[in-house]
Amino acid sequence: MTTIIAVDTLIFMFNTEDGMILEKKKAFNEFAQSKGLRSTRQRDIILDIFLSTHQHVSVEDLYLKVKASHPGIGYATVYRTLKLFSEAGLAREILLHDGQTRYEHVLAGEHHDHLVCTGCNAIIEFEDETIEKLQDEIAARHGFLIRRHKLELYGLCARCRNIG
Amino acid sequence: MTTIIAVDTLIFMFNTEDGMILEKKKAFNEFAQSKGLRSTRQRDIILDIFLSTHQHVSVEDLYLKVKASHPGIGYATVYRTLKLFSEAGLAREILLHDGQTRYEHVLAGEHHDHLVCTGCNAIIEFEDETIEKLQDEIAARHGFLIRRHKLELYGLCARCRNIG
DNA sequence: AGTAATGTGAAATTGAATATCAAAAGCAGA
DNA sequence: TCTGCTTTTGATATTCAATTTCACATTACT
Ligand SMILES: [Mn+2]
Ligand SMILES: [Mn+2]
Ligand SMILES: [Zn+2]
Ligand SMILES: [Zn+2]
Repeated sequence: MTTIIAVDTLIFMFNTEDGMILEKKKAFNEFAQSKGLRSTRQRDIILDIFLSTHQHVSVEDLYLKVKASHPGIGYATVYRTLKLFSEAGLAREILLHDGQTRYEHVLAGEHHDHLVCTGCNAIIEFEDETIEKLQDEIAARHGFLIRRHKLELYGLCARCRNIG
Repeated sequence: MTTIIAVDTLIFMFNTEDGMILEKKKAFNEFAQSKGLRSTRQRDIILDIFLSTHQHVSVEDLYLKVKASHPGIGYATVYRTLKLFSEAGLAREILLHDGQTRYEHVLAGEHHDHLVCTGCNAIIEFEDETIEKLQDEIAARHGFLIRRHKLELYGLCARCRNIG
C-alpha cells in the first residue's frame, strides 16, 4: 500500500512543473555534494528564482529579479551561481548575436536550437533530428569528434515582417 | 587578335590567386568610389596584407602583421578598414566561441559554415546544401524570413583526439 | 565554541569593441 | 602648384559585459 502511493506520487511529481523544480533542486544538491560545495542561503534563493523564470535570462535580468526580493545579494554571486547551474547541468549558457550571455533551463536530455527575430528579439526553439544527423556526418567525414554545436537562424518573425 | 588575347588573360587572371587579388582590389576601389571614400596609402597597405592572409584573422592579428612592415599604422585604422572590407563585400565578420571577431575572405557568392577544433583552434570550412534547405523549411514553418544563420560545430579534430 | 575552508559582495580589472578629436592627408577647383 | 574644405588617421579614451580580487562572513566539522 505505502509503496504504491509513493510510486504514484513520484510519477505525478515528475509530470508537473513543481516536479521539475524539485527534480532540479535535487540535481543541484547532488552536484553540490559531489563537488564539496557548501549549502548557502544565497544559492537556494537564486535557484528558486531561476527556476521560476520561463525565458532566456541574462545575468543582469536574474540579478535584478533576485535583488527585488533580496537586496543584499550581489551581482557576482548571481553570476557565479548561474555558472554553477550550468556546470550542474540544469542550465545552459547561450550566446546570441547581441553579445549578452543568457541562461536557459535544461530539461533532462533535451536539446534544441534557436530561431531569433532581429526585429522584436523573440526566440523560438526548434529541434531537427535530420540536421543533427547531417552534422554528425560532416564531422565524421573530417575526423572530428563533436562536443557541441551552435545553430541559430536570424531573421524576422511573421509579425515583424508585416510591421516592418 | 587583341580581343582574344585580352579574353585569355582575363580568364587566366580569375583562375589564379593573383587574379583573385586583382579582382578584390578592383571591387574595393569600386566600393570606395561609390561611397565617395578617399584613396589612402593605409587602406592600400591593409588591403594588400589582408589579401595575403589565408586564415581567419582577428583585428589584432592583422594589426600585428601590418605593424611589422608599417609601424606607423594604428590599430583603429586596421579596425575601421576591416569593417570597410566587410561592407564592400570582400570580407566577412565571423564570431566564434572565443569572443573575438575574425575576418575571412569572401569569394563571390560562396557560403560556408565552420567546424572548430577546441583543442588546436583549427577551423575547417564546410557547406551542406541539405542543411541549408532544412533551415529554410524550419523558418517557413514558423513564418520567419531568414536573413542569416550561424552553424558552428565544436569539437576535437582527428589529431587532437589522439594527442588529448 | 574553535578552526579551517569556502562563499559572499563591493569594487577593481580585464579585454574587446567602439568613439573621440586634433593633426595629417586627399582632392577639387583657382 | 596653392587653397580651402573634407575625410582619414592614430593615439587615446570610453564603454560594457565578463571575470577576478580580497577583506569579511558563513559553513562544516570536531
Ligand atoms: Mn532555448
Ligand atoms: Mn571560413
Ligand atoms: Zn519579431
Ligand atoms: Zn585540433
